[in-house]
Amino acid sequence: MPQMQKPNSKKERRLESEKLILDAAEKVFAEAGFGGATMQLIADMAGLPKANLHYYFPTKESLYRQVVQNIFQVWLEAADVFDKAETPAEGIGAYIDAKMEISRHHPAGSKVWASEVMHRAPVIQDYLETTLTDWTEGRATIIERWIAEGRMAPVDPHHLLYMLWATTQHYADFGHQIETLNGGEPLSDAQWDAAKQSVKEIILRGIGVTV
Amino acid sequence: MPQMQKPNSKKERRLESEKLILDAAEKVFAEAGFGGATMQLIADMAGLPKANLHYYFPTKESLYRQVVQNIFQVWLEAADVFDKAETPAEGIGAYIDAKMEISRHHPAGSKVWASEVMHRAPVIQDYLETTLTDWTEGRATIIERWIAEGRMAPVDPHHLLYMLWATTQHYADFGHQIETLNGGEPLSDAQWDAAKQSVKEIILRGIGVTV
DNA sequence: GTCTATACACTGATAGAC
DNA sequence: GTCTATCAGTGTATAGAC
Repeated sequence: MPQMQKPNSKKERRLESEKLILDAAEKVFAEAGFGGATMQLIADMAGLPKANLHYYFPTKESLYRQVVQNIFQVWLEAADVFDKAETPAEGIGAYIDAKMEISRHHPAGSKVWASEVMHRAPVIQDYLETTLTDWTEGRATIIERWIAEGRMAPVDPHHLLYMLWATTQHYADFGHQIETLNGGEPLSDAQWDAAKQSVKEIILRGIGVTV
Repeated sequence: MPQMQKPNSKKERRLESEKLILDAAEKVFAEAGFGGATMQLIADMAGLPKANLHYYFPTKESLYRQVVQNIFQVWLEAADVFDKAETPAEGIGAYIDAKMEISRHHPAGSKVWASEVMHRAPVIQDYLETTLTDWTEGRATIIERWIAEGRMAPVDPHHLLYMLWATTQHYADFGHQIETLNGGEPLSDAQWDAAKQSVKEIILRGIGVTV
């Protein structure tokens, strides 16, 4: 039964091609922005003819939308650590670690997200208003509980969350600037550890948590 | 002498038109990115025919370059407060205030800068390597002196600077997200004050400075 | 200096052979 | 499902009248 040596069903091949295209698209959208990206560039990077992209994703915008949604998913999953923790040191510390890991290993996604938000979220505004709003309020409640329990200083939960997002995502979105200021070299393993450590140290001490 | 009632010399008219174009360009580049911005959109926003833009700025890129350079200038001037201060509480506190003011009143500029850096600084890489590098090292030295004098906790100066940039610019670059999470309303005067206060409080406490 | 009209290149999207 | 060839629309930039 030669047709079973590799069970490449139609569905599997479709998912494979889609992933190839989505990975290439994420990189190109991150490097050039939505307007600067071209279907030709994405096709070249994926190693496919341009027409194939339109077979899997009818329009440039539909492809872009899928890229942004995938990033949002990764981003939300990193937030799980927040809920499982009992103390702010654990929860916020682990959240910083998780988000720094994403900034390091998934910088293109972070850039696409930043670009989308900077341009007033033309395609994911509904996500901001529903999923992100719900998530934010839920986490704000947890922070308020920690404050009420005397586990941390009474800071504004929203501004604390913005600071967590800003500092961690900065290492992805402004990675090129950081690399330039690092003598043109990407951060080494030790430097990434130092970055994580610095961010956690300043923020945790900043909210009155002993490190 | 009727021709002197308004001394609109050629040079003055040129500067006026240039400013009109540059202001419009900054907004459009911020909203749409370099690739998404069109000379037509900029011309419409400036209230001029498209050809006039090419009279003052030969290419789209030269116009963009000028916009980015202007932002960098504003950005550097805000940093003066850093040097005039004797203590970290003064210097860093005033720096945060200054940068938050820019984020509030000059958000388009911040977005253009962020976009330029995210796309690997195609037009201002030389600035990053010279002016920004020099500025950063100078400020890192000041921070190290403060640490040596026992005025603040021993944190990595570079990561502290990145945190200052990240947190303050976040209020401009991700202003739309913050507005959405604020029920769709822009931050009020009181909310901006609270934001400034929160950022200063957490960071200053985070570096071991009594507020 | 200012503006209209236009040249020329490129992009997203599709038709149609295989 | 995959690819080549092509179309219609849009963008930057310029020529040339005023």
